[in-house]
Amino acid sequence: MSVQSVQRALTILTLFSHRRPVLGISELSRLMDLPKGTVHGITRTLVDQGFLSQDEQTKKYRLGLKIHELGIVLSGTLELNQKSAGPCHQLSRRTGLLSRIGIWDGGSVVITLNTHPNPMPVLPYQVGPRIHAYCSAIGKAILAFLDEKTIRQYLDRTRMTAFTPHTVTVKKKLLEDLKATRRRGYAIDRQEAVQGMGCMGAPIFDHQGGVAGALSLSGPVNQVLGDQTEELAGEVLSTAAEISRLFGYFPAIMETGAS
Amino acid sequence: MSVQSVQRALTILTLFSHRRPVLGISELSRLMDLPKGTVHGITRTLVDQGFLSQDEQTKKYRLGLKIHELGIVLSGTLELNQKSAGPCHQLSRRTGLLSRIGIWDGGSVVITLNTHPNPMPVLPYQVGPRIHAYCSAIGKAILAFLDEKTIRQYLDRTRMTAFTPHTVTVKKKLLEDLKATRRRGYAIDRQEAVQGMGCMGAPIFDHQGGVAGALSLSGPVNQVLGDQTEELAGEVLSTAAEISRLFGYFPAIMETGAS
DNA sequence: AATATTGTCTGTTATTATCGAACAAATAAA
DNA sequence: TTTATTTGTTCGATAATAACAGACAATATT
Repeated sequence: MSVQSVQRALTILTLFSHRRPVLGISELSRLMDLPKGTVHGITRTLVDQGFLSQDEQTKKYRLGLKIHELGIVLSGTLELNQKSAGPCHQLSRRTGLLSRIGIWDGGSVVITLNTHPNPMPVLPYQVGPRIHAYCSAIGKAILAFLDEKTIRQYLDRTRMTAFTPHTVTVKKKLLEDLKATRRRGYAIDRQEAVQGMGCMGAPIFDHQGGVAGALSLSGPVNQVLGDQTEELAGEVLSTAAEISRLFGYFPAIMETGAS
Repeated sequence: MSVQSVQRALTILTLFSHRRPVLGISELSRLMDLPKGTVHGITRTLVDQGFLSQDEQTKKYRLGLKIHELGIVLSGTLELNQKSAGPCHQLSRRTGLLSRIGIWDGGSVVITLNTHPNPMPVLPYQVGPRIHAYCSAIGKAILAFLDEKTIRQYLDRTRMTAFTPHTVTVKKKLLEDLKATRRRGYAIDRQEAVQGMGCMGAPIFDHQGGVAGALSLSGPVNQVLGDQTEELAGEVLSTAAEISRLFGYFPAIMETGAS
């Protein structure tokens, strides 16, 4: 079935995180529950190919530049990113707010693109790659338009913890929120993830009408969800629709004549 | 020594490029010169762990989001990026030009950060991750301050091809350029990589005085290398020095008294 | 100075991944 | 449509391969 050593190698890579950027052999062998010799062989191969780099002095390991390269290849070839780049930028320029694109992947959201209204000293992605679906506009915008089975699965498997006093942690309330999201066409995040930050997010559909991802606009709460909420919502919705159109999605108008 | 299957798995990953974002099993087995069964086992493992994703319809493979995640972990934890982000941004805002940070890695340069003066519809990295050292300001800025042995190795192993009429393809001329770079403290790229684009780059040193990377400023030739060249050079040099200082590098003033 | 922990290496064993052929499904050609 | 080719996938036998444990020196800690 699955190749053991490769599996182990990949697991080793995923042990490196923002919180734990450098790891030594002993630490790895402890985490993996494998003999040092075994881990060393794999690690060596990863270093040889540039997926890990080893500090010459401390002998410890960190992620290698090859990963950086591949990451760029990926984000550059992501269809969603390619189609969203232009519209997303214009949106953030018109509104003066931060706009982002996220994609659904196995129970959470991965941010794949963000554009800044003002020049900022930013690393490619600011907030971190993976965010929770239940407390983000992007997440809720996607979730709301997934099939019911997937939503149920998500609710069953997710433990909702609060990040701010405003975070919704009750499943029933989330379901209501999703319903409201479907009704109005876009999702709202009222300081649910970050204190003081408000977001609105709209889904992006592919040519089959499936959810390809979502677009969000975020900034200070009073600025995003204040007087001009409706204007902004319109902007977000039309931009998302514009991107959906690039995917070949043209919502068919079913209602004809009557009423 | 090296674990074969892991090596193969990593090679498979690197076969995916901007030019070839999707690959099938047969294609892979041809490229790897391995039986389909073998490749399939490895590919499956890569998919299971999220390093590849498989299109449900075409059954073909592309890079998975796990790689995106790891790429972000890496660039976020790169010491050079962390230290450069602020100064780099301010530089690009003051000058209105694009500024980038690059790092030396096995004979070429990897761009790890770039900041835009104006909001632009950009993917995280615009120019592509790896660039040649001999025809870029960043590359020459780094190269010039590496030890002689490494420079010689680089020259021996590199075939210099021309990208524009201005590209230097003669090794002797490159050596002279590096000498001039050392003398003036920064490197110049006069449309050597891209027609119409000019760059200047200055090295960044770590606490031991080794080259940690380089900073570059680029834009239209006449704008970068025109009247205000000297001003800009000063900006670039002082910004690079500022970052070096964050690394704990304080160039000691050796000349005392006499002459 | 003494102890503990680190990363690395070696050879032997049997686990493990490779191989090649056969499979059905999908695509391309006739 | 039918034929032919290509696709991704499965399977089981063989032998090559990677795992293992212990020993090593070097570094870090006490």
